[in-house]
Amino acid sequence: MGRAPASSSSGLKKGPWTADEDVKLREYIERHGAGNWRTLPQNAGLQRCGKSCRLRWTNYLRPDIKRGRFSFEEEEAIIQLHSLLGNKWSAIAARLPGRTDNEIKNYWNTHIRKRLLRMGLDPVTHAPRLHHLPHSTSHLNDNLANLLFFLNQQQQMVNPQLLNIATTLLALNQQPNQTLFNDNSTHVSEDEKFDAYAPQIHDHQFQPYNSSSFLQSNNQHAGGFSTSSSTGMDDLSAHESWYGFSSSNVGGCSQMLLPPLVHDEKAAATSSSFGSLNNNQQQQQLSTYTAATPFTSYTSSPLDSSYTSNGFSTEDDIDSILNFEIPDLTELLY
DNA sequence: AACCGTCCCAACCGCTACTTG
DNA sequence: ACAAGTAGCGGTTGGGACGGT
Repeated sequence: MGRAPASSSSGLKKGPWTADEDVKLREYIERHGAGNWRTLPQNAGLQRCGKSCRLRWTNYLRPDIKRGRFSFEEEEAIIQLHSLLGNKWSAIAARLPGRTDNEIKNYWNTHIRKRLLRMGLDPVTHAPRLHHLPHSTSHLNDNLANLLFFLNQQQQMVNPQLLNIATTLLALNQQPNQTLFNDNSTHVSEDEKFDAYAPQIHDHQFQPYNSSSFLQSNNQHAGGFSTSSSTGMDDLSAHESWYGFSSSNVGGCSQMLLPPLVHDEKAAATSSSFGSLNNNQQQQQLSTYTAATPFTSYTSSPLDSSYTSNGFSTEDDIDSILNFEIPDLTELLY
C-alpha cells in the first residue's frame, strides 16, 4: 500500500514512511510541539520536506486519531455533512472527532459514493439519478419507472417525497438478491445495513404533502424565506413547492429534505460548482441546497430558526442543524 | 500457481488562503 | 497595498492487498 520509495531532486525522501521516521517525528513533536513545519524536518533529523511531515502527523501519527472501520453512525454523519458542505472534507472532519479529512475523503470515494450510486442517488447532489436508472425487466419495475416518469413530469405539483421514494424503490428493486428485511442477520455488513435501512426510513417519513405547515413554521422561527431577488433566493423561490412539506416528526424520524432533481440543470450546476464559490456565496447556496439522503433523519429540523433568508449566518448554524440522533438500527436489523 | 482486474488508502501535487514584513 | 513565505485543502496517483479465473 502507498507509494514506492522515491527521492526528490533536492535529496529529500518521498514515499511511504518507515517506522524509524515515524518515531523521530512523533518524539520531536511530543517534545517541541507541532508547527513550523519548514524547519521541523531538519531539527528532527528527517530527510523529508515539512509538508510531508505535516501530512504524516495530521493524517496518521496524531494521538487523537481514531483508526479502524467507520461506524454506521459515522457514515450517517458523513452523508449528512456532505449534503450540507459538499466536498469540504476538512470541515466534515472537524465535526467527526478522530477522523481526518483524508480518511473521510477516501472513505467517501471508496464506500459511500458507491452506495449512493447503488441506491440511485447522485453522490454530488444527493438527488435521485433518474437518468441513470437501468432499464427494468419486471412488471414491477416497469410500473415504477412509469410512475417515476409521470411524477417527474409533474414534479411541481406532486409531493416530492413520493418521487423520492419511488426512485429509491426502483433503484433498490433493480439490485439482484436485494433483501430488505434480512432474516439471516449473522453476517450483515455495514453496506447491507445501509441498504436495508433506507426503505425503513422512507416508510416512517412518508406523510401527506403540506406546504403550509412548512411556511408557517419558518415564518414563525425565521421570518420565512423572503422572495427577494438576491443571489440564491431565486432558486429557492423556484423550488418553494419543492421544499414545502411538513416538518413534523413521524415514528422518531423527523422530516427529511429533498434535493433538487438531477434534471434541474440549474441546481445541478449550482452544486457541482459549489467549491468555486466564495464563503458568502457558499453560505447562500447552502440555504438552497440542504439536501440530505433519503434515509437520514434529524431531531432538529434543518429548516428551523437557524435558517435565515440568506442561508446560514455562521458555521454554528450548520452545527446546530447537525445535532441529530441516529435511530437504533438493531431494532430494524435484528 | 500464475495471471488479471479491482479495491483501498497513504502520500503526493497543485492550488488557494492566510500570515507576515 | 503588495510580495513572499507558509499552511491548509481537495483532487489525484500508484502500488500493495485481495479475490476471481
